[in-house]
Amino acid sequence: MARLKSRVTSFDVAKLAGVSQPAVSRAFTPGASITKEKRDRILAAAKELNYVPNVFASSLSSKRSNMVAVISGNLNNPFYSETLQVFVESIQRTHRQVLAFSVQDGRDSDDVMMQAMRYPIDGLVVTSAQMSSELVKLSEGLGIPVVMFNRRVVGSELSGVQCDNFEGSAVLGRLMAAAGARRILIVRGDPQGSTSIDRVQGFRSAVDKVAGVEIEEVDGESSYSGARNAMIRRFNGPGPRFPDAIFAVNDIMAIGCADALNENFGLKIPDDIMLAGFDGIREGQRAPYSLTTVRQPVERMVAETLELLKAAPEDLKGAEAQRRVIPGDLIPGHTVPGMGRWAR
Amino acid sequence: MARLKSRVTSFDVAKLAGVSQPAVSRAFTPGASITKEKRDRILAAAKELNYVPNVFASSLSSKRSNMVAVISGNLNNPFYSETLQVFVESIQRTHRQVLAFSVQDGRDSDDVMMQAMRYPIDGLVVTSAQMSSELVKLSEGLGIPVVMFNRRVVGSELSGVQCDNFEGSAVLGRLMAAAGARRILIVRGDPQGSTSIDRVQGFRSAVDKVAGVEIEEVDGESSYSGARNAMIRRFNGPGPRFPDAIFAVNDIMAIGCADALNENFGLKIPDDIMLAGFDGIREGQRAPYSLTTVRQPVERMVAETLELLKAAPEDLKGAEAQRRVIPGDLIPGHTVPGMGRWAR
DNA sequence: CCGAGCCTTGAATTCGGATGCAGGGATTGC
DNA sequence: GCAATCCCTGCATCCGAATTCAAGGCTCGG
Repeated sequence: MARLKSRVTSFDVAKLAGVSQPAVSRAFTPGASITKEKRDRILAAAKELNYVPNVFASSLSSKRSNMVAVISGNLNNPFYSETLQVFVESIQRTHRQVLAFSVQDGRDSDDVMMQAMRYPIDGLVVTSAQMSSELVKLSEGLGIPVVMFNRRVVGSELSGVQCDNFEGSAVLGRLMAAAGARRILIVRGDPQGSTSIDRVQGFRSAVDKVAGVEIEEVDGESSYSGARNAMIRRFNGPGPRFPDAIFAVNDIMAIGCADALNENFGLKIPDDIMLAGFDGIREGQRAPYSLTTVRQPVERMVAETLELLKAAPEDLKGAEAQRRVIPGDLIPGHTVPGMGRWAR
Repeated sequence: MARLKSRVTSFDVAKLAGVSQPAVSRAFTPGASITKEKRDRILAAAKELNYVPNVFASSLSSKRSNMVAVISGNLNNPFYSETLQVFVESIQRTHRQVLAFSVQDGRDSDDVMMQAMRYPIDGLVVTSAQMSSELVKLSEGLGIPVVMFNRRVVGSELSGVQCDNFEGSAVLGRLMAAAGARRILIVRGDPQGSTSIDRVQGFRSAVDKVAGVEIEEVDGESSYSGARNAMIRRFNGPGPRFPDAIFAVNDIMAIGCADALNENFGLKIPDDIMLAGFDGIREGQRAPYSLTTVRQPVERMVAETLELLKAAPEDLKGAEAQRRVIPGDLIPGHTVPGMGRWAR
């Protein structure tokens, strides 16, 4: 473990500038009462000594940290990296810092969250994983506001922002059914994750009503390669009845499916088989895929998340947890034929 | 600004457990001298009170922060998000935390770095942007080790880890020339960035020797859309002499080129025009592209970066800055014909 | 049975700024 | 011209845990 060299302190600056230590503190505090002349002198001295206020020390006494922890899923899923980018930009813009953590989808994450809570953070955003009720209690005890991002919240204590996964998937289901899909393969993500569950249910709710529809589910492990391999296993199988439509519960899996179908089985999308995803990642919109999907309005979701984080910690106990469900945007794409007409 | 609720402190725990505050501190310090019995009692009390040690306070007195700041480029470039993922995983594995920052390629980043330096971080990794000499001085003064990742370092003070951009690009240049490329279009990234500069120079150094080669450069703005638009402008232009090969200095731009060429101009790669990129991002390796490129060995580069960070801060002044240049791996792909034979 | 040595323990102090408070100077009002 | 007011300023203290140090309890050897 690195041991930090002792830094230049506000006392050093104070001595050089011929003032007291509190004066230095005030010089760096916008709006503090200090004359411009003295402030300038102090800032000059600070610059000369390469003085930088120590955030840890100031947080300690001011009880303000300006750090937000973001627990994110694997950044190799572009949805998470796009989301993290938006979080980092937004948080940076308000002069706060991001403490970043990553957990694998569905992996045990209590450990990571414990790490995060040791910091006097202004808030905790969880974009992946669930929180155990123990951790929820802990966060309350510490007065750290938590917002679940893109996760349905189980208990009643936590706030959350999510896309309307159920309805978005239902739209896709209707679309595919109307386009003639009858043997549909659903590619699941994390079987425990609420996102995958909701999307599967939403989709099924729409197509279940349609006569003659058969549904089959496989596990795509939430990843490109997982979905790709699932396709290879499925289409190499003996089954005479191959699906005529695939719904992958996220775009990165849909892309994995598309590549496998094209490359390994020479299937054309949407002529031989139709395909839809969910998320609206950039990659899926590009020319080779032009994926039919539902876009999660990430910018808006992030903005609302940060809004919820502002819930004053002292009110935490009493405050009702807030849930915001934001509708997704259907992106027609080209992977389901005859798009647009049947949506809704 | 959130004002943190006053937390349960080690004193509270001490009182409940009937011990002194230092005892609580010791109970949470592995290897501290305390009897197992007493430690257990303290941990039980801590759990009962939902006590979590305050990292800021402990960092302040121990002068150890266990935080590493990572300044990353725009995460919408998969190279940066893949890299950040590796950094986060590696750093988390050693029980340290990542303070994440993002800056746009080529954007002014001094401000962001100043933010980072206010934390008593164990180290600073810069994967994007340059550091002004002023900041270098500051980091030295603060005793914060800095490692430039994938950036050529200008002065002599900073350590850095980078891929051999020059030689990697030269390999690609030779390859393309040998495959018959004569009118080559280079798609630049950030014109100020050392990465782009080195790659362009490396590539030119290889093809300049070949008789009859013409080279043209355009700006791709380091992004998918920048490169895509550059293609559209170029190929919509009146020029009768269109290039027969394109070298994009990074993969995300190569992908942008590929999409534009295919979709907007119906050009087949590599039959009508050949294409190469640099970085080796996952996306480029997938079926629709199968991009010929040079892969940056990110895992290894990250490992070496973290190694360099360990350079004891107190030695910083005296220590020689270290440079590590790591060869990239040629990935043959399918976007340059007749691959493999001419490499090297 | 006594002293050397080791481990545990708590009191006091430290880390580096922020802040409550009271004193002093300058400004304003009458 | 004098008092009331306001604004700076520095002193003392606080934030919460880590660490130094000296004292006390124990073990072990002779």
